[in-house]
Formats: sequence, structure tokens, C-alpha cells
Amino acid sequence: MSRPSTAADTSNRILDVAERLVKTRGFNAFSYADIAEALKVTKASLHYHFPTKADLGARLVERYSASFLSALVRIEQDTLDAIGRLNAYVGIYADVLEDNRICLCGMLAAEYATLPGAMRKGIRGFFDANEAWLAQVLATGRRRSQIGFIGSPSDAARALMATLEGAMLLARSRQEPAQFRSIARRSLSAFKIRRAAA
Amino acid sequence: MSRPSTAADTSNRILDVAERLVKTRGFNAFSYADIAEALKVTKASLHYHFPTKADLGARLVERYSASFLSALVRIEQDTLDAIGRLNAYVGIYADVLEDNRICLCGMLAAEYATLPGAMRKGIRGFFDANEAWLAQVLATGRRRSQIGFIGSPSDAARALMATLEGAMLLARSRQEPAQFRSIARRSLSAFKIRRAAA
DNA sequence: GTCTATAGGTGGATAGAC
DNA sequence: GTCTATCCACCTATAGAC
Repeated sequence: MSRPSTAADTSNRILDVAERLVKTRGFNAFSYADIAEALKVTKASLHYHFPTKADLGARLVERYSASFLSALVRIEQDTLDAIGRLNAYVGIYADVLEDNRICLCGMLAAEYATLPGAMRKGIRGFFDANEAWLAQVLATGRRRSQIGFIGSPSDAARALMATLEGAMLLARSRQEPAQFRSIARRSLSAFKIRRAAA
Repeated sequence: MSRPSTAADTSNRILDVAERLVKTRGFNAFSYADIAEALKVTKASLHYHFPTKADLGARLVERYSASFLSALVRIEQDTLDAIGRLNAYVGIYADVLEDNRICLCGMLAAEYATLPGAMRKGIRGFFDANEAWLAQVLATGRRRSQIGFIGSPSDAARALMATLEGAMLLARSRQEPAQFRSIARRSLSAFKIRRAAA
């Protein structure tokens, strides 16, 4: 049942390794040699698929963003309640935190000043799309009285994103993934409506 | 009035440049050559003051941590109100965000997996001390009914730290420092007690 | 304390055979 | 598409003169 390896397959395997390396070490702290060793190919082969590291990085952000956004679409289809949607959103982050990794775009946001233009643009796009999705979930949830919060949906969305990204950084440097979940739970509980009577 | 330059002076000037570079580009994305050029000395001279880059990095975290903590002590002396103290705390972060910089330890937290042991230890110490200070301010403020929040002071402190660190990342990658202030204001307003009657 | 000079290694990237 | 071989720039770090 093994089919011949295609360029797309190889490219994706390269991106898989690169993504893991960026999430753990950062874009500036891994090399083609690292990927070559992991895949048991030579550096020259990698350059066939991604001529420059900037190409690789740009494609990486693009793929990560697309996969993240399609997960968001799925959440909206599968879950109708606002709290449920927010829980699922946090769940995506929580999954990443395993094995000493953090959000790809969170890591790249730290390295932002050193990255090529295409990557920067992709990172901004990721955060913009996340914010837009979250804001829409929050606005809808408030309109339906499923959640409550002060201020604009965009402001609340931004604050939640910032908290989650920061919590990943903090939790990883302390080797305490549980702290991420604790902070996330706390942030979400702020949206819960306290019922008037028991 | 110019006194002869001492080793301590030179070391501090080196650390000043290094700190700026780490805050903007990260520890892995600057070199002795960058510092040498900025200070108009040779790379070899730098190695006299800091034999290895790991030495430089460790000293950097140490100095940053000490300076940050002494600022916290000053806040506690100068400001008695909990809200005032939290505002001053946020102010320290806000100042850093100028010129495309972020918190030194926030940046290093992202690069954590690639850093030498001494730096890692220093970063953990920074976050631990920050959390302890914040938790104490929150606990005291709640006891005096100056602020209100749910859960333990430590949990609230961690969440606030995470939000501020994440907000710096986000605001910088969007070139929108105002978004940091907006998120910070929002976080602090959650601690404000809503008075029963006007 | 700062310099010149250089070692020894690794980075991204290319040429050309297969 | 993958390989061998190689280039050149840059990195951290050291030796030794001044």
C-alpha cells in the first residue's frame, strides 16, 4: 500500500520537522542541518524543495495559519454554545504545549524583528484572523446571553489572545503545563454570567 | 569631570547594548560583532569582560532581574494603594515597549529551550519573584478592600503576568503599542471593586 | 584593557553528477 | 529529487603583542 513519495509529501515532511523545531527552539535557532538529520537526507535536497530559509519560513506560517483557521471553522460548526467554543479554542493551544513547544506564531512574534517580510506578514495575518474569529464568537455569545464581558468584542478577543500566548511562554519556562490550563480556565470564567438566583 | 573608564563601566556599557539587542532581536540573533560595532571596540575586547556568550547572558538576566525587582520595591514604598501599585507595575512594562522592544525575560522565555542553564535559572527566578511580588500586592489590596478578585493571589498574579507578556508580543508584531496599554487597562479594571451605591 | 590575527566550527546556499 | 563537493560569510573563542 506504500505509494511513491511525491514532492508534496516530502515538502510536508520537511515542514513537519521544521514546525516542531520552530515551536521548540525558534526560527533563528534551527538549521537545514537539523532537518536533514531528522529526515536522513542531505541539506542540498532540502534546498530543492525550499530554495531559501525565508521560503521555508513563509510556507510554514502559511500552512500553520491555514490549519489553525480551518480548526476554528470546525469549532464553529461543531459547537454552538459560546463557552463551548472558547473551551475548544483554548484546547487547541493546550495541545501545542506538550513536549516543550509553544504556538508557532507566538514564538515568531518574539523573533519578529529578525524575520523576513513574508513571514512578518503571515504572523500579522494569523493574529488578525484569530482576533476576528474570537471577536465574532464573543459578539454572538453576548447577543445570545450565553456570555458576558465589558467593552468591545475586539478588545476582549485581543486580551484573551495575549493571555493565552503569554501563558504558554510562562508555563513552558517553568515546565508547568498545568499553569497554562489554570490561567486559561481563569480567563474563560471571566466570561461566565453569574445567575441572579440559584 | 570625566573619570577614567573602569572595568565596571565598560562591562555595564556592554550589557546596555546587549540588553537592547536581546530585547529587540533575541539572544540567538545578535553577536559579539554587533556589540563591538556599537561600542567601537573589537570583539576580542568583549571577551575580556565576558569570556563566553553564556557568561554575558547570565549576567544580563541577573542585572535585569535586580533592576526590575528594585523598581518593584520602590513602587511599594512610594505607592500605598493597590490599584496605584498595579498601575505602576504596568508602567514598567509599557516603558520597555518603545522602540520595538519587549521584556527581556519574555523574549528569553521564548528562546528558553536553546539557552544555557544559568540563564534558564535566572529567567525562572525573574518570573517567580514577579509573581511573588504581585501576589503580595494583590493579597494586601484585597485584605484592605481596595481591590477584588476571584481565586488565590498567586493565580491572579500569574494570569496578569501572562497577559502583560503576551500583550507585548502581540502589540509589537502589530506595531501598535496602544494595544498593549488597552489590554493592560482592561486587565487592571477587572480588579476594581464596583461600589454598591453612587 | 584593548588590539591584531587567526583558529575551528557552522550557517545558508550553489554547481553539477547521477 | 537526491547526492557529493564546495563556497563564502559569519559565529564564538583564543593567543599573544602592546
